[in-house]
Amino acid sequence: MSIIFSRQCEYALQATSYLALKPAGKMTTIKELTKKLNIPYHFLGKILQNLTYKGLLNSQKGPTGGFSLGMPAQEITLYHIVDAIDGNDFMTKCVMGFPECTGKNPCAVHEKWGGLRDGIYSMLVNKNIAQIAKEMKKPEFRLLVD
Amino acid sequence: MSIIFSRQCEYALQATSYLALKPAGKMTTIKELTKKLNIPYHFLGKILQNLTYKGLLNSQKGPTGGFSLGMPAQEITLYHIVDAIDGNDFMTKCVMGFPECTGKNPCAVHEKWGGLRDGIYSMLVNKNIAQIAKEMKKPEFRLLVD
DNA sequence: CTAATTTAAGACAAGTAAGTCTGAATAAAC
DNA sequence: GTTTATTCAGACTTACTTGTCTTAAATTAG
Repeated sequence: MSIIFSRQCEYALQATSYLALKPAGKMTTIKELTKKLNIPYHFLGKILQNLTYKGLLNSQKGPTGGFSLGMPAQEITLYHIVDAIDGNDFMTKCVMGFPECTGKNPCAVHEKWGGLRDGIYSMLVNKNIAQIAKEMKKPEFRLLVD
Repeated sequence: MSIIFSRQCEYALQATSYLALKPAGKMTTIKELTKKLNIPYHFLGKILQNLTYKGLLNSQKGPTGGFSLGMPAQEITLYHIVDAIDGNDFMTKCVMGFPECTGKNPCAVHEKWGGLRDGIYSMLVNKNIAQIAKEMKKPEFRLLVD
């Protein structure tokens, strides 16, 4: 049972963050990503393909090929990734699953959840992967880059 | 793709809330719940069985049988239900899925997510299903109880 | 005791997410 | 042009979640 985001989405967040550690335009192979992040090879391939299709990444085939960020790391927020993979259902649906729950017909935790949900949203929107990468370089969080 | 809680868990929250609308000890059949809440009959049966096994509900077989709350509605919080069905993974796991992310080795959103997660936790713990039922009776949220 | 009604239990089916495998397309290097 | 390394694409498998069906067990009412 995954927590709030799908496994795919978690992998996507991790992989893009890792790419943000590299100089802009530098190509990184699936092999390297898969090894450093412990993500199944072909599964990650599909995820990156998807992100490439959505414009968040660039890809190049052949030797020296791989993936790089499709725009400056400062411009890619966590929300971009989450939205591309999982969509924004969590922003609109009732947390208790009541189909009849809306703003005009709110369930008992509608307001409370609304605040928390907005908090999650702003966390995702206000955090870009350049910041993430910077934090990842700190000795507190060791995810070795070669 | 369900939002934060599993479908089962959403059903459990809805069903227990509905039971809290009834006088304490009053038995309600799966048939009634399934009809009012639009939840698949046998699937709901299994969920209620599980909640009964965990002590949150009472059950009785035979005519006049059904389910009722296993303790006073004021004492059953949303967290009791969520924990019984989905467990508490969302309280402990990294939101980005980093296995190496811990308090000592925090990912870039560890702190921020920690605050939000605690907000969700306190929403769940501070809301009991008597309160939920009370809100559900308001005309704003119409879920007819004959 | 019998009939009717309900939960209990388990096998099964369908749907979705996760992961694997193989071969094609592309591009670099020699 | 051949070789090699890589992404691209699709079929396939596996695992998990959700939903269905059938029968057994329990309990009430007559």
